[in-house]
Amino acid sequence: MSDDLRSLTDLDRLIHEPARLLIVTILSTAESADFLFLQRETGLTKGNLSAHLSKLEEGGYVKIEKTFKGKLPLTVCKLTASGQKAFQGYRQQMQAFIMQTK
Amino acid sequence: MSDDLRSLTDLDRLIHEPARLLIVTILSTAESADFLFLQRETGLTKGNLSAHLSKLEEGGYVKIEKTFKGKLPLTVCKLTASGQKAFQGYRQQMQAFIMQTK
DNA sequence: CAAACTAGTTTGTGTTGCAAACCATAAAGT
DNA sequence: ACTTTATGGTTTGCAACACAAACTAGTTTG
Repeated sequence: MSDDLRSLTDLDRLIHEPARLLIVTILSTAESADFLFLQRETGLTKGNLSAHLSKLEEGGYVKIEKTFKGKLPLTVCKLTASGQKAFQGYRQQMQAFIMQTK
Repeated sequence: MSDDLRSLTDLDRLIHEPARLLIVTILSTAESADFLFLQRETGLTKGNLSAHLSKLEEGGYVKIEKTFKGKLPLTVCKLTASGQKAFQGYRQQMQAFIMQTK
């Protein structure tokens, strides 16, 4: 079997998880996004979104900055360089998979 | 945001799991494959392969037939119609994702 | 007949994804 | 003033999962 296919087993799980793939995809086009924006766009619960963002942050894929908008908390997220690279890598791996199957 | 992207969150987890995606991909081209062949091709441990095949069987994506080759057990697996359909659906969803991102 | 091999399955464990409950602050109602 | 209600999240509890190691049942080899 082709190595491209076998490489499926080492897909980056941090990105492969659908909820995070969605988050990262949005961030890849948005330059930066706040928590509530991400929640609306993804449809995730706050709890889930918070947990996934924390994982992405731990992995170094997302930078999270907590500030205030007026008097309310504001959490702003953006993809790091490493996050962008990981996303592109994932995308390419998936593209290879698509092209090798039928 | 586009519905195609948001639909990432309802990717079929049974197929999305990399080890199973690999198994299903192999089965989608192989008509039928025995346990040891799958193990060689996927590089999974026996335990893992066994567990993933059981899940695919429970989900109705794979039919498993246990027979003998001479005196040794022989486990033959094949994708069901439902499994093929699920695989195609997954592939199309991923293709849509690839095409919508950059 | 004992050791080693074959073809798997079951068990144990740490990790995860998810929703529900919670928390701190701020605005609104009475 | 003071008690709800809303805002913007985080923490907790739990079932499900992925994985490797241990086990099982039968077979061949020495």
